[in-house]
Order: sequence, then structure tokens, then C-alpha cells
Amino acid sequence: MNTVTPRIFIVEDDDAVRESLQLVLESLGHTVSAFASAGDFLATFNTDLAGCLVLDIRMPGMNGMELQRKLNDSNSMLPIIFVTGHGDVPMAVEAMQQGAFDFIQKPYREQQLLEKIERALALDKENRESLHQRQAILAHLEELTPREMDVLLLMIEGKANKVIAADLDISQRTVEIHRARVMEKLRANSLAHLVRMVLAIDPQVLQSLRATD
Amino acid sequence: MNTVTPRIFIVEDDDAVRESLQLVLESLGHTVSAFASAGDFLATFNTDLAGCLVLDIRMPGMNGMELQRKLNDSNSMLPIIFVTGHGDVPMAVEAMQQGAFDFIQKPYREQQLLEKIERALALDKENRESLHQRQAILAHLEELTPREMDVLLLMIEGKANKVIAADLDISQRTVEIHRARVMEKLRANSLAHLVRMVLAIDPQVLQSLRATD
DNA sequence: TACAGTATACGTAGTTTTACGCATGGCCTA
DNA sequence: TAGGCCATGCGTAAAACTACGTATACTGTA
Repeated sequence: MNTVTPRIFIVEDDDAVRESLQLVLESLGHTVSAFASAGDFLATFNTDLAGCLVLDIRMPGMNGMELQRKLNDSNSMLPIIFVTGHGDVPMAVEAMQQGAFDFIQKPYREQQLLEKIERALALDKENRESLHQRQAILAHLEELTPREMDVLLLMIEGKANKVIAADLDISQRTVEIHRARVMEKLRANSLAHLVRMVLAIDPQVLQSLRATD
Repeated sequence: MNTVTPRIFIVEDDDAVRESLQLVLESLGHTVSAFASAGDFLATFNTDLAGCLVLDIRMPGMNGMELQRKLNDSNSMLPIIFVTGHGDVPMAVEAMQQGAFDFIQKPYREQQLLEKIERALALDKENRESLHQRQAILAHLEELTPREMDVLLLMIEGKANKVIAADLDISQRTVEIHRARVMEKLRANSLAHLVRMVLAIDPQVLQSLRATD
């Protein structure tokens, strides 16, 4: 399992603000990485990073909102706490609509920021745990051969082996074999378990199946 | 099916603003209900109402944010577009965190509001459609007797009848009867279908089961 | 080029699990 | 006391799972 130490990322161009926040957080036992520009952060970013991001909006070069967009484009799930001295309402609304965890204005009470950081870290931990589970299932799914995948989908639709056999125009015996392989490769101990796993990684499947019920 | 005409609700204490917005929306073919106070709206509110809510924040009596809280408490899913002349950033952030659809400041371009309303209506339509399906399943679930519910939960865990029988300390035959009733009452045509339906109404079940796999 | 590995497909046979019909009985409530 | 809920036994049939064995075809490598 891909267990990265949670880390608080700070992207803030004001040296004094950045360094003092870093010190405070480190004194509380957190691991911190601070960057003076959005570009510097982006250069080291990858989706496996865990923790949260404290992000200034107004910065030279790439600003905070642009960074948020780029992170969203790369499927980042790092909760973002925006911190800004020059924010206005439309900016805050857009940031929140784009999935920001919070948006606070300078000057702020330090304690307030710390609390939000704790909550953001907790959220990320939760999200990341469910993501790990989904990824594990996904990894198993990729072991399936095309034929096994065909059978899996029909199994999830609740079709009996003989129906699957008819649908795929193969013998019932062959379906049974594929079916056993599917259960084995996905480490499913029952059909119910199998269905739950597949729905966990892709609730969309549920939508597409609903029509066929 | 509970098909209510989508309706745009306006809660705004300024008569001129409220009435002019109502006229514009009606001229576009929308059904509109306008209220001069949050209390008036709340008095007629119920969760079956479909559409969206255009809500002023600063009003005598209950303000817009309080109304949002009350609606959330009553499981409202009506998308809320806040409109305010005196909003600040913290207020906007809180409104968004509480699930507001949007938050715009007066004065606004009318066209902008109209577009947001259209999007809010579309969102509500989507949400409501998936809600209907979940409610239909929920209604079936409520027909289950306590014992049938016990059996259902164990079925979803993927346990075989004999295991369920042992768990509940009843005979296998009795489990079979309950199981058949569950399938019948939930209109499930297969175990896979049953699992999908239960997960559709409550993805939380999935979380609580994941530990037991 | 020959061989290993993988994917696909099918058969027989035996066991387990499900599904269901039929019959019986206790308990509690309207 | 009628009806719903819960429980059980017996027996049949269908479906699913398991085990063991056979066969063809494609791919990549020794």
C-alpha cells in the first residue's frame, strides 16, 4: 500500500508569512513543505501526495486559482484552504465551487487556520482511504481477460449462467469457468461481495444498469 | 410517481426587486412563487417541491442563511442561489459550504442570474430523478418485517442461507422463506439486483460492510 | 523453430446452494 | 377469533460450484 506521510503544503509568496506558518505547524508536529510560487509546488506535485494545501491567491506568476484549476485537471484530491488578503466574493464563490475546502481572509486568527487545517487533513485521510480501496479493486479488475470482463458485467446484471452462456453464445460450462476466475481474481467470496466491490469503484455502473432492470 | 411542476421560489423582501424578477421569469415560461419573507416561504415548504430557490440574505425576521440551515435540517435538496447586496467573503464561504448552488452580489447582470437559475433547475431535476428511484426502493424496504430485514442484511454480506440460519439461530428453511419474501417485496429479480438496489439507497451500507469482508 | 504461457472453449460427474410447494404450529394484536 | 409474523419439517427441481481432463490458437522467447 502506498502510504505517504501526510504533509501540509504551503504555497505563499510572502516569505515572512510562509516561514512563520511553517514553523508553527512544524512545532505542532506536522510535516510541512513550503513553496514561494505555484510553479515550484506544481513541479513536485503528484497525485499520491497526502495532506492538504494552504494556498495564497494573489502571487506573482501563476495565481492560486489557476493552480487550483491545474490540480483539478490532474485529478488532485488535496483539500485546498485558500488564504488571501485581497479576496472578493465572486472569487471565494468560484473557489468553493471548484471544490476548495475553505477560503479565509487575512488577517486571520491563527487558531482558526490551524483548526481548518486539522479538518482538511482528516478529510483527506478519509478520502484517501476509500480511494485506496477502490484502487485495489481496480488493480484486480485489470487482471481480468476480456472474456472474463464480459462475464463479470453479465454477472452483475444478475443473469444466470445459462443466460450468460446464451448471451455470449458459449457453453454454460465455459461461463462457469470464467465466473470462477472472476471471483478468484477479484478476491470475492460471494456474488454479493463482488457486486459491492464493482459498485464501489464505479457507481456509474449502477446508473447504466438501472435502465436494464 | 410524485411529479411536481418545477417552480422557481423567490424569497426577497424588496417588493420591486421581487416582483420584477418574478415577471421576467414568468415571461420566460417559468412557474414562480414569490415570498416577502423567509417565514412565509417556510410555511408552504415541503421536501416535494421541485425547482430552485432565489434567496436574499439580508431580510427582516429570518435571514437567508438561517433559512438555508432550516431547509438543510429538513433535508431539502432545493438548490439555493443567494442574492445579496451586502455579502462578505465569510458569508459567501459559509453559504457555499452549506451547499448553496451559487452566491451572487447585487447589482448583477440579469442574464447572469437567469443562466444560474437554469443550471440550478437542471441540477434539481437530476437530483430529484435519482431521489425518486431511491425513494421507491426505500418504500419497498419499509414493507419488510424486522426478521426479513435481518435476513436482507446478511444476504447483502454475501452469506449463504445455512450461515444466515446459524447466525440467526433459526432453521435454513425459515431463512429461505424470509429470503424469498425479501426478493418479492423489493421486486428484485436476482441477488445482484438486490445488492445494487440497497447500495443505491444507502452507499453508507457499503462502508459499514467493507470492514467485514 | 520449438516451447512456455495465456486465452478461449467444452465435457462429465458429484456436491452444495437455492428456490419453492405443501403442511403444521405458536404468539400477538385488532 | 381472524390475520400477520415467525418458525419448522419434508421433498423436488433447478442452479451454481468444484474437480479433473481435453483441445485449439495466438504470442513471445529461448
